[in-house]
Amino acid sequence: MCNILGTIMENYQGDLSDIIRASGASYGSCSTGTSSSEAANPFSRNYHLQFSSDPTIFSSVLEGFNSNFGDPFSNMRDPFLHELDLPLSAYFNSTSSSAEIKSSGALEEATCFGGGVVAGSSSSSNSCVLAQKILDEDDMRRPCNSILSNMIQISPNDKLPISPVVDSLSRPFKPSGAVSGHNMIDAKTSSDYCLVDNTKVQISSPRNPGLKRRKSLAKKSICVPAPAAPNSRQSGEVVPSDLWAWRKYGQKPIKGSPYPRGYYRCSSSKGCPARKQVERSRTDPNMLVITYTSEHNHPWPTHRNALAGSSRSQPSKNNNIAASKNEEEEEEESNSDSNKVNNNVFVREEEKQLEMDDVEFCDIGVPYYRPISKMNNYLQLDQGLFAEFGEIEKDESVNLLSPPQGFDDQQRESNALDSFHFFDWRGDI
DNA sequence: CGGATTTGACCAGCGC
DNA sequence: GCGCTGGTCAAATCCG
Repeated sequence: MCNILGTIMENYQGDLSDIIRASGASYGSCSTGTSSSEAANPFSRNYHLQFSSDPTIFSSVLEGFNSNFGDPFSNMRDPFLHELDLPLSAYFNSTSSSAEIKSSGALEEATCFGGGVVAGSSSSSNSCVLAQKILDEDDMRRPCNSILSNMIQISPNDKLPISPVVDSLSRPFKPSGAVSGHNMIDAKTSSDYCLVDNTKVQISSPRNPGLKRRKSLAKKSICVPAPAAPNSRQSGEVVPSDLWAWRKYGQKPIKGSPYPRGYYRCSSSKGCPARKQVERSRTDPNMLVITYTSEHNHPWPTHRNALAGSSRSQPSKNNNIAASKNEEEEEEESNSDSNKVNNNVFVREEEKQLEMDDVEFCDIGVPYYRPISKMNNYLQLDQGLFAEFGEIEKDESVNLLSPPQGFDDQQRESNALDSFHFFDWRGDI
């Protein structure tokens, strides 16, 4: 597993941020089929990145895959690599979907990509990573050596492992090494399927392709497990925490969805154009779709609550994830079995126009979320993987963690050193 | 009291 | 042009 990432990162030459698209699938492995369509579109790649852990944490983590939109990872040297030095056993999976192909500009609808699954995990971890990536035209011009694509290339097997996350609930997920996405899905069914616990799940195709509103702002969206309902006053969603402070400025019912969409703007800095929208997936209420619009025009706050921007949408008192540290520690001490924790987050970026219908990317309909609030869960993860990350990160060619605009070296370093802040481990999210 | 949330009103883009 | 819908504004309200 470690080697997988190493290879991936090593060869990665593109900017992951420009294509990572979040996608959601729920629990477990969503693998996708590639097969014939991939052959037709050799440059197409679709990845799911899924972290199994606290959604509030991983939303941030996953956002980090975006170099813009103020995502933590993008703004710093890899916190996982240097700061956390976290071991992570991950489950990498590729998935296919055509839903966002159009906006990528490189693919045609219904093409499929993805191609593999790399699964790995220590017995103690349930971390699960699924990354979805759709290469854009630039990618096609680049050596197609993205991190994730390489991951995917590593696996030669044809079998989809049992959904690691789900399965891990009952037993440790043993790394199967690598599993190819090929043939995971019946090629005849075309591309848009995922396997979830051996259940084939169709991934939706794009809808409402003509829908365009306002100007074509770049958007990125992620799917995260929806945290438990919060306090009484709050009618909106419990938005998984990320590094930034968000202030809700509106909420609207969305046609076709029983769930309202919340509108948030960055409150970390005045004049910051960053926005995000949060809504539940229409087909999987357990998933939240968070769409980021515009970029932050400032570095992330060194101290998350400096501007008191932490919204009430993530009240620590109600956030089971942000439970008191002591409580967590105690629990951790008493039970170090991280297998009980499983959370998945899916990331999707849309470079141009996000069609919210694409939310269905997230829909796999398998229970996936268990509250976890343990930093230690990371620490218990496979060390090898992160060790690899560490090595990878040194590679200047890797753009994944490139700092955002306006970041100087000092700032970057500072954030790196402070990278843990966005996890808000103390629970004051 | 400062800041966040709620919520109805208003505005703008799009399709018919 | 009109209606629909999504996005934003801002006053009222709530909360720490």
